[in-house]
Amino acid sequence: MKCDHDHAKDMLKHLDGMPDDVLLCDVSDLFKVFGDTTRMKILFALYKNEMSVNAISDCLGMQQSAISHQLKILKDNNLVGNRREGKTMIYFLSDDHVYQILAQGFEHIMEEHDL
Amino acid sequence: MKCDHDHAKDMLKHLDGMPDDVLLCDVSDLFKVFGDTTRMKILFALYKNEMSVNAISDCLGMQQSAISHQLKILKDNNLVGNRREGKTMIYFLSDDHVYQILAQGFEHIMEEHDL
DNA sequence: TTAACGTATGAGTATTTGTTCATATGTTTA
DNA sequence: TAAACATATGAACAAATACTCATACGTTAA
Repeated sequence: MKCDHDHAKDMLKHLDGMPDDVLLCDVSDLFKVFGDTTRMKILFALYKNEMSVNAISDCLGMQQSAISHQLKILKDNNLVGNRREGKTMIYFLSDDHVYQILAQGFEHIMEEHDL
Repeated sequence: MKCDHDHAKDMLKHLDGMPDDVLLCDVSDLFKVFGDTTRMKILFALYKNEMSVNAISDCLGMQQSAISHQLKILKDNNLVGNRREGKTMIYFLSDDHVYQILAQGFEHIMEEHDL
């Protein structure tokens, strides 16, 4: 079983100098997706259960349209997937990285608060 | 030695339901900091060596003022630290989480590109 | 103290971004 | 097919953001 802690350091060590602009841009775009409270709430809502768009709207107390717009962004970045069930669309977290990126964000914040 | 992979999952499991708004906002604010190409470049510049503000400006080919503004944001979020050496300020990465968050962002992007 | 250097910061501006509103698309039921 | 339901999407607007310019602050050397 792989340990991501070491893996993380390995991967950065292998980068020689500055990564190229396209890669940097892709990576910062990915983090930008996590950098919004609404999208963060959606990810957490989906963490426990997959949900329909309306269910998410109700859960967050926001308009369906706003949620749909944000779900598109999450999907374009491969952070959520969806499938149709009759009239409704079910969304779910798509990737293990979502958990790990979120968790490390939380750890950093927790440490800040404990200081 | 702790394995962050498991740790990450543990930490999310312990969150019961939706984290409170303040925490969610703090976390998304943290990711927002990573969600900018200039700040990402600064972090990479500092990855290999600590550097002065002017050195970073030269390295990225950007104005000193722009870099200073971004360094302030990075420092306010405890991602970099600094110390004075005579007239110059030396900036450095301050936290192990920086490496890990960056690395996981890269992993996610790499996987996307390999598909 | 004054001048020079390195950095920080406030104001102004252009761009990006998240939401709402209206409406289009797609699916099921009558 | 028409109506009802669920979701997606484009336009418009307000708020946030990143850069530039000008200038202030802090340190060192003359």
